[in-house]
Amino acid sequence: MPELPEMETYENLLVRKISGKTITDVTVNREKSINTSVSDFINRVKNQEITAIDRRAKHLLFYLKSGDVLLLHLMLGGLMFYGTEEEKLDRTVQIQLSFGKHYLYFIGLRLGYLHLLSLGEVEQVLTDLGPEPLDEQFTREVFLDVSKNKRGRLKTTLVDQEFLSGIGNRYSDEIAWHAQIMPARKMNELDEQGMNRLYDSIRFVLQQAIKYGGYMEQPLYHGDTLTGGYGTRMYVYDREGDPCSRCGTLITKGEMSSRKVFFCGKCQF
DNA sequence: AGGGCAACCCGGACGC
DNA sequence: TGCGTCCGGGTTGCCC
Repeated sequence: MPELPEMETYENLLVRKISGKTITDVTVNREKSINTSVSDFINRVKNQEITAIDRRAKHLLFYLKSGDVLLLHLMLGGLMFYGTEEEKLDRTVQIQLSFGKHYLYFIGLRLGYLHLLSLGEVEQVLTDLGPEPLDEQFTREVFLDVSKNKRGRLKTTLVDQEFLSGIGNRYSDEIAWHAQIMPARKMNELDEQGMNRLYDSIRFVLQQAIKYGGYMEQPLYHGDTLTGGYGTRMYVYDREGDPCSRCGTLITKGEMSSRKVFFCGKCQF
């Protein structure tokens, strides 16, 4: 569920907490969440310093001093919490990393994972991802170019990680609403103005979401007031029956490619 | 190429 | 309280 802005928020907050710190202990309660044996995982992660943290699409990368990388994907329902044992949430923890008396808890990892990889392996795994929508190299010209041969629906295209990386079910709807385009519209039916609005909306919605800390409900740590601030600022997602804040028409819920889709039937075309 | 769909996975919400 | 049931949803792979 976490998308680009949620992972970006996590990254920015975690850098201040654990960057440069040493992982003093490791607990793996769910072996399926990792890609090696528990003993091997612990051997290679324990006592390693986290030298840097980076984000790519919906992934978070924890660089270890050894050269290994912990590659995190929260998939559906995954979340993190950082705090002491007393502050720990009443949730099942799949993996925890210790930093002295503080812990980084990985919660809700069902299909989500924390894989231990070499730099080369990480590159391999991430190789098919499309451009980062907020990268300065992702210019309007680049967007128009990669969209040129797209004949699919807008929503389907936006969530395609090979087209653009980091956008998921929620932000695709928010972007379509902001650009005033129907999620089911075919990309190649959009005129120049529509394409320009779409490019602007992709950047604007994601930037706003990052500014307000994304939509994760659970703060990352005790006293974290940033995380989740965008949750109340979403215009259409999970707002079926609410009035559209642009035209007052009630928001419609539908289904597309077996995923939920929300839109305003009047001011999106 | 795009659309549809099954499989993956299991905690937590919900119903009785 | 407790047990059973079902949902969610990003990603991959396969088929049409």
